[in-house]
Amino acid sequence: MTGTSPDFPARLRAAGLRPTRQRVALARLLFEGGHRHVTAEGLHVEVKATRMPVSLATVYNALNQFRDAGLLREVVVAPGRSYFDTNTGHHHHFFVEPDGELHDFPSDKVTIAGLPAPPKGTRLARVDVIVRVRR
Amino acid sequence: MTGTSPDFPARLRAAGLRPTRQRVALARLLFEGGHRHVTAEGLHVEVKATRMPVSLATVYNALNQFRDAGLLREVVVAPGRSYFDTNTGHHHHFFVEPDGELHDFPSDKVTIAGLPAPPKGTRLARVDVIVRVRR
DNA sequence: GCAGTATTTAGAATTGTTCTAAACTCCTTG
DNA sequence: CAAGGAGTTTAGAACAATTCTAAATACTGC
Ligand SMILES: [Mn+2]
Ligand SMILES: [Mn+2]
Ligand SMILES: [Zn+2]
Ligand SMILES: [Zn+2]
Repeated sequence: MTGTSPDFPARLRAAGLRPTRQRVALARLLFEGGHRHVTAEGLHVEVKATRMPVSLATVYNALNQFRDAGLLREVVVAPGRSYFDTNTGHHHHFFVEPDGELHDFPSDKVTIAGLPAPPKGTRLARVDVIVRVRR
Repeated sequence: MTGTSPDFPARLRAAGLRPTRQRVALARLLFEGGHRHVTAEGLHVEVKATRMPVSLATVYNALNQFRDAGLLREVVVAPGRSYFDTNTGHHHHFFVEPDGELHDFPSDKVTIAGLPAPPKGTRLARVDVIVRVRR
């Protein structure tokens, strides 16, 4: 068994978001099944293929809200292209150029030693490691 | 003495680029003085303040050509914002949100251990470490 | 200097994303 | 189980960053 089927309306409510039909449809695409890296455009294409199509503006709204609520994380790898990542745990990325594919790798085995202290008046928010590889 | 004054036309020729007035003006702004992180818009504002103003299209062309020639490196930190970095040596970045400032730090002291092997059919191009900090 | 190619330019076009304001829907309350 | 109101969705306009177009101009080798 993969466990209890996820109750998306409840998960959205828990995140402080009304479980509208559009948001539930998007949450289903994003969160049932394994982790994903999606672009707004890509998710819009997917949801349009559904019985419940959603406008592009709503896809952007939802992705930004999900990110702000901590349900997604945003990964910036290339100019003019934002990926939204359903894996919000600690991990890093391979970025395959020029295809633009993103692959996760766990951060448990990765050690980063010798980082300097944050500049005065700032505190650490996150360390992003992007390993760029080519075909 | 800081050494011989840099001969920008020669450096551009060495990079396979004709030393046009525009490219020389931009190279001067970029490469005399210490390392810099510039945006296209920012560099355009700077060069407009010069006796030799340059169109925005040419600024973009030159930045892309300089990058392709290895004179600059491009750093992507936030969606919709590309920085061009005159420091092409190994180093990493602090990114101060929400200001958008980029600061270098040397990679000599930083050790990254335990990186997994690149996905099949790819080889490593570069490892970017971006330390995100907040005020 | 001339020819010929590379470069520059203004402005249009493209791309990714956000905004606007009107229509709609979820949810609480009576 | 109706309102009624706040929150949400939507089409389309607007915006911001970047690239493209095609005509004018500037390097370079001869
Ligand atoms: Mn955003
Ligand atoms: Mn580019
Ligand atoms: Zn990821
Ligand atoms: Zn740098």
